[in-house]
Amino acid sequence: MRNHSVTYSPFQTQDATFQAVADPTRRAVLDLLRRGSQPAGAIAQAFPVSRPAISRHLRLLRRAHLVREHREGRHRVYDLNPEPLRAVDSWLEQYRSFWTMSLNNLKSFVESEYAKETAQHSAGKLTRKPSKGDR
Amino acid sequence: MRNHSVTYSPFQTQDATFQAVADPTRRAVLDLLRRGSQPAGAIAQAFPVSRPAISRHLRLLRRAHLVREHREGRHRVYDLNPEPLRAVDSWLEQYRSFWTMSLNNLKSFVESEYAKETAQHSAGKLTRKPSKGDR
DNA sequence: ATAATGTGTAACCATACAGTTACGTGACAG
DNA sequence: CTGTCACGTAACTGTATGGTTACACATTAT
Repeated sequence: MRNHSVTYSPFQTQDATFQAVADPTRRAVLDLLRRGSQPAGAIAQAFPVSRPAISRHLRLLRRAHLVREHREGRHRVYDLNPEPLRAVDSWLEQYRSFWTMSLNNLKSFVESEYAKETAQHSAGKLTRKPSKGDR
Repeated sequence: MRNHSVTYSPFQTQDATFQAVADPTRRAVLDLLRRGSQPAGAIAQAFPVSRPAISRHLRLLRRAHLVREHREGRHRVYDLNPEPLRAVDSWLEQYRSFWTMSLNNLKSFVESEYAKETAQHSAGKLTRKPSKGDR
């Protein structure tokens, strides 16, 4: 658990990465660090939330190995480590082929599903709008 | 205090997608649907949690527009809609350049940062090793 | 009509999490 | 030594979330 060497086990890491990236503030922190390393205080000033809140976001990002921290005097400088994002990328990789399917294919697919559905209720009993549980 | 410097992109869909995908069970549901549409019951059987739990995951995925549902008799067939994942992909896009930087580039980059740092205080009081403040 | 099937929802519980304020601590300045 | 700065952390709060069981409802089967 306390292992902070280079070998992260891929399973735990993927979960941690997805979870870390799920929060919009943390994504924004990463986006900020993409422009260069910054001390914690400077990062916090960029956000409308309190400094301790950012500190905790940073801790989570640290544990997900998405940022690294080192001390410079009394500053704690954070820099980006995008490596774990590869896990997200590789997961996404499997879906890229789907959305490179042309929109026409997708459209005709949806329409055929719709036709299948409407074909079922010529008596008009099943005439519910499909987006009912959508809210 | 409440300085709002960084442009928060309040892209609703992006947030919803990231959040939906944050949960490993929901990712697994998507992975399952990648092989083809399935009714809710069949999806639930593939997981160790109860059927209502899956039903709620499906609702969340529905609201994130990552799956679509249509009725077939008394079945509710779910099929994958990977479109929203493009938002994740495009966010990730900005980071790809980082990990395609060779390790040598990264190393030299880090070292130049280090040099910049040490240049600031010729007294050399702050020579801390990085990667210590992990957890 | 009645039963069985497939599924979503409600109610409830435990836990996680984001945010806050208050405080502790190491590093520098005087 | 003392104060101040830059942090992290503790304690607390409200809310979201994931899980469970019990139930409602529509669709087929008998």
